[in-house]
Amino acid sequence: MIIVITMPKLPFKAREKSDCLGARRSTRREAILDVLTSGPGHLSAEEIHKAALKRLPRIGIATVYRALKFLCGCGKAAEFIPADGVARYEPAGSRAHHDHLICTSCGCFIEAVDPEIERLQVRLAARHRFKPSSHKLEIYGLCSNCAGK
Amino acid sequence: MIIVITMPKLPFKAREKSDCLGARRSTRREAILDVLTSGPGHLSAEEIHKAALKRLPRIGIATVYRALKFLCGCGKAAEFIPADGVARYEPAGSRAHHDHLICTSCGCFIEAVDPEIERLQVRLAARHRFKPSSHKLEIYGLCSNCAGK
DNA sequence: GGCATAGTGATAACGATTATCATTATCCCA
DNA sequence: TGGGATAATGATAATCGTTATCACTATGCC
Repeated sequence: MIIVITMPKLPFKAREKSDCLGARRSTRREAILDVLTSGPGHLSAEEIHKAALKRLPRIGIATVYRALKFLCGCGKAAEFIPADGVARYEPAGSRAHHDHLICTSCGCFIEAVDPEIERLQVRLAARHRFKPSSHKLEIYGLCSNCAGK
Repeated sequence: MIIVITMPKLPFKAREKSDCLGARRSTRREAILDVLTSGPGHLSAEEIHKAALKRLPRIGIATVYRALKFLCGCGKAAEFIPADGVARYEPAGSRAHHDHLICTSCGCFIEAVDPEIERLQVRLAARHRFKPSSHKLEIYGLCSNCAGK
């Protein structure tokens, strides 16, 4: 089964360094990780910045981007880029891999996983002699709330 | 089975109008569709512009974006946005839906489809009372060429 | 305590995409 | 068949998320 969410290579937006070696303690980074783990998930950098400002009123947007890169780089956060092209972040590591059901009406995200799909993806890759390292599955449509309207 | 590639709503980059009603004939649009259908697929707007310039030396990049929006809107082209956030385009309509295996080393794209995965996605959505309209599956890793190196 | 250097904030720069606007081309209809 | 309404176009400014730069600050090791 594939369990990585963060994309490894490729022109990859959020990547500062590959691990935490040599990193110093940083209250901003901790605050941002805290925002990630305590928040609703799937936050954009801007939303994370807004939330972080409540704890650290002087934190800058650049620091948020840097911290997100860093946290992705050392596996504490995961980035994913939906169809609108704006990166969103969620805590990773302790949390299991999941795919996303994205409501095109209200914009909400549902996390879901189907072990059989995961397994079939590996098979599909193998069929094309492709060595998978990560994947991304997004299903767009209407959530139960919006479908009822 | 889900067969739509283009995403319907959502802050969606390439969408000008939902159909071709009221559209006038346009040699640029035709040239761009021709670039799409005769090219290798998965081209970015810039690459499409470069190719179109060989046929129409004065065509502007804005026209390329407009034409792509238009072609996506009337189902003749499909847009997809990989992890680097840069939109890529391929001809649609006559071509069947497929997912993408994307090589993180050489950047090549492999088109693939697994009917069973398609089916399971519908099931997964249903399990969350979600009404799917389209989806996107991207598997990142190494193509057979790059894995051998 | 002091020094090397990682972290930070402000802000400029960047790149893909979109909007604007004046001009040109298309097509309908008298 | 030649206006006239308006869609299409090209040049370019604007936008927006993200990244780079740079001067300054904080951390942690000696």
